[in-house]
Amino acid sequence: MPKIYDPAGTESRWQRLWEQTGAFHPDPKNSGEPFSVVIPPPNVTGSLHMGHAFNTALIDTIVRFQRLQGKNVLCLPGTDHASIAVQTILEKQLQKEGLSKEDLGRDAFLERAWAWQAESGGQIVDQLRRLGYSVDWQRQRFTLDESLTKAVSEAFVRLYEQNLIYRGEYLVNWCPASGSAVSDLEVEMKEVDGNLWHFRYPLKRESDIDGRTHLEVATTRPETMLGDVAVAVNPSDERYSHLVGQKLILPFLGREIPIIADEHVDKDFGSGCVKVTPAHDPNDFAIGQRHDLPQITVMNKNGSMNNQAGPFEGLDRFDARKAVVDALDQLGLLSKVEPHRHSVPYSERGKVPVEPLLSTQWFVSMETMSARCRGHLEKGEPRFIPDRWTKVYLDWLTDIRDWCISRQLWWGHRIPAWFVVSETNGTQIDSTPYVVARSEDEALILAKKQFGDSALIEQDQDVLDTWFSSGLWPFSTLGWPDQTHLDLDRWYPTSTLVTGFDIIFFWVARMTMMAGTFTGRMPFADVYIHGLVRDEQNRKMSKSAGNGIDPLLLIDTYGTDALRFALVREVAGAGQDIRLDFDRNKGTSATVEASRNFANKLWNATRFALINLGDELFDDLDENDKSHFQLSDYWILSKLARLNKDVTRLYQEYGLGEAAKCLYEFAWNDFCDWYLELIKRRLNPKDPKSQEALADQLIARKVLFNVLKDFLVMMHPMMPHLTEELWHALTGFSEENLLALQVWPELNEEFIDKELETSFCELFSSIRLVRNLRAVAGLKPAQNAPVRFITSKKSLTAILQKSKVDIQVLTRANRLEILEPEIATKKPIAKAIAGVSGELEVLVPLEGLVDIDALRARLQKDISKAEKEIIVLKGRLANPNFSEKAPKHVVTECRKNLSEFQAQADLARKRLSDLAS
RNA sequence: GGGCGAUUAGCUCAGUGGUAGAGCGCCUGCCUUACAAGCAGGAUGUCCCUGGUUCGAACCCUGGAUCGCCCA
Repeated sequence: MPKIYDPAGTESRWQRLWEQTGAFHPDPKNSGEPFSVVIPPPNVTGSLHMGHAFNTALIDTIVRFQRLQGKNVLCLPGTDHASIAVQTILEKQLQKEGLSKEDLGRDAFLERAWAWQAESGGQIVDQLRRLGYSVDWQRQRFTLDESLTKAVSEAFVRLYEQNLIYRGEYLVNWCPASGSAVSDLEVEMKEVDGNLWHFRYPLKRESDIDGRTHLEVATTRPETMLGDVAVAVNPSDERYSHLVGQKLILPFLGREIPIIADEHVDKDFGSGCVKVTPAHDPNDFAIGQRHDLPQITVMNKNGSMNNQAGPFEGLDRFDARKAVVDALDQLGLLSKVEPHRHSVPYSERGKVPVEPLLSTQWFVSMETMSARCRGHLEKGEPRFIPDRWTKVYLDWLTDIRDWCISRQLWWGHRIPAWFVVSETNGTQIDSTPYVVARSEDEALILAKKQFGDSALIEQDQDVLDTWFSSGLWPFSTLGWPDQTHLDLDRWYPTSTLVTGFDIIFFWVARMTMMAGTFTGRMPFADVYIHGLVRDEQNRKMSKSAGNGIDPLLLIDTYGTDALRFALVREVAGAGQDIRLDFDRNKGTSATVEASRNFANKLWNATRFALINLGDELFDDLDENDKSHFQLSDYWILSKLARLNKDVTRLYQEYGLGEAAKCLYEFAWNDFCDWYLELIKRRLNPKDPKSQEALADQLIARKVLFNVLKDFLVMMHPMMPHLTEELWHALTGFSEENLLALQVWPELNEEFIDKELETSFCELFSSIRLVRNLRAVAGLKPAQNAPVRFITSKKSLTAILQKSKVDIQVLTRANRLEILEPEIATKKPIAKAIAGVSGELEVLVPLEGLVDIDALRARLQKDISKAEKEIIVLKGRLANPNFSEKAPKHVVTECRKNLSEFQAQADLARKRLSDLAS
């Protein structure tokens, strides 16, 4: 084994072997409690970013843990087809060739789309492989697969039959860039600097009672005034209440529009008068509904003004804005322009302001579905971790609007609705009747039944929102609508969903609503919500900002396991965003580097074990071994059992960050720093002929082997490649006998020994104290020196006595005395450096030159440290309330500590005065 | 406007009503036959501010500040 772990070759080799051997391809008929997870399907257009790496690290840790627990685990991967994103890419390609998608035609366009998908769509999948994802690649799904497409039309038809899907004319978010409607969720509010334009609408009456001739309105979007159908005021606004019911004349168009009263008007904003444009603003749309106002659309779908815009027809919406303002100014109707910062809705995909536009679209009615989910939530289904996301989810379900699912795109699931075009002269218009069916044949039959044998049908041109198919993901991937599918039967509902909070609404809620409707159950028991990975400046990583940190770069530099461990370790406060440090000039990350070092530590610990164990294999520890254990064996087994207990619980409770820290601490501090050091002399006995020494060597080897073996299993979920490699090196098992498929080590709770652990803590502090004194005295590490421990504490004396040889080895003590204070006084040491810790006094006698100043400083430090504590503790005990009200054990503890510190200070003072004499 | 989260060592972050922690960085000394990606030792804190509850608050409660996110 080389001295340094090289992840690259190891990782790819195991990734290949895991896949080749079908290690993660479970049979639904296998025994074992089912455990299933579907991964959040990444976009086919995507390339691996840190969010995927983070999400994967968490899911795979959980999934691998459950597999080691003996469950029948399915982790199902896949990708989603990303309608708008793919279409945008393709249209850009076409543009370069001077073509439009209409030039190509739908079929040819889709052919190109599939070609693109075949070539580039798999990129993200290969990248996910590099994370060591233990998913079943044989069950990989794509939302446009035949079976999933079937699920989509089935779902659509059923929803339609339940009156949960309807077609209607509503104000939708129109994205002029992609030429499609988008859902509310795909709109992002952005603060922008704009203007608030104030202008006047003339009153129809020549003059008013109060001499008023105009009303002033304010708007951020002057061009929409062409679609105004009213001006609204607050009913309690005394400035205008007498004008309600009067008419205004809309400039340019001469349309008479009423002054109406509506509660939602803010009296204090602007003049208190609001122009009402129902066809171009969601709030105005609502006002329009309440007051039964007409809806006048003044724009085309490409964002230009239409024939309702009078003189402004044909202008682009932003040019029209300028033109309207100029024209109003010329008419003397522009009263004020003030800079105004406000929110503008942007299309997430198109990156342009969306246009609220009245159009006919398909909607899913949300109320019934969301109500069902709220019902499940009352029963705790699903359970959110951390819990605070429950409320976020519930609030959204409570205040939900219908979901616009049609997209004016070609790439995606075409809506399974057919227009009976024979009813409207062969064309599709809004009033054309339609039928909804699972197939064209079925649709034709339906159409003929309703409209006669001469009925001609044409399928709706539009496709469905990508999230519609994603909403079916947990069951469509398992075979639904085939209710008898073995996978569905075995693994649905799934166990846990792991995802970022940013898609609770987009995805989680849509899955629960769809699942509730089609399966009657929530699609997962737990939803583990994690935060986002932020860059070194705490900014959200995004493509547009170009601040992403490439996981593949970090993998190349440090290895997959190091990256995974770093990400998991940082997640301790679950649900919190994590910040990954990164040096952009060097391409390095200190956090990931620390994990890489940890991996190397494990590598070398195993290397050490192999050097000492050779190729020999050892049985599990049995009763017989116990009588031969040394204290340190019992101690490491206690620590190991505790680790097993804690880590099992933490893995189960999604305390992955904490689990990572426990594993790290055990491996580095307990196992490497102490246990391995303690057994070195036993592994290499001075007298290789002594039967006793050989027996002890055997025990040390056996414990070493078993502890390391068990640890590797527990470590495996987080660092799968390294542990798999080390497992095989250690056990010599064949490549088929995978660590990934082992059983979790048995918990030997009887080994947990709190007292022993405390004793070892004291032993370690004693050793540290000696080392510290040696360092203060300036002793060379290789130089031997005698050591004297003085204590009256029985338990401490016991552990020190039993560990005498170990202490000598670890402190380079050529002579070690452990004395009671009385005896020590009778055998004073003239020149020594001394230190005190707890109830232990340590002397390192020094012949020859002693640095008296260093000694004195050391003792002074001990004294002042103890005195500080004494003051605090005395003060506390002096308070009568404390001894009365505080729990007894706390008071006892406090007294004990006080006397310890006092003894400590006394000892140090005595030493100091000895020094002076 | 409503809601949520964060604020602890130089940096990144854990943390629990009872003596403030880790990793990295820093200082000192070590190539000790697993590991210099290492070993040993060391230094470092108004636990954001303010009241309150409590014998005792970094932790619980009130109010506030700053930063960030979500929704309208």
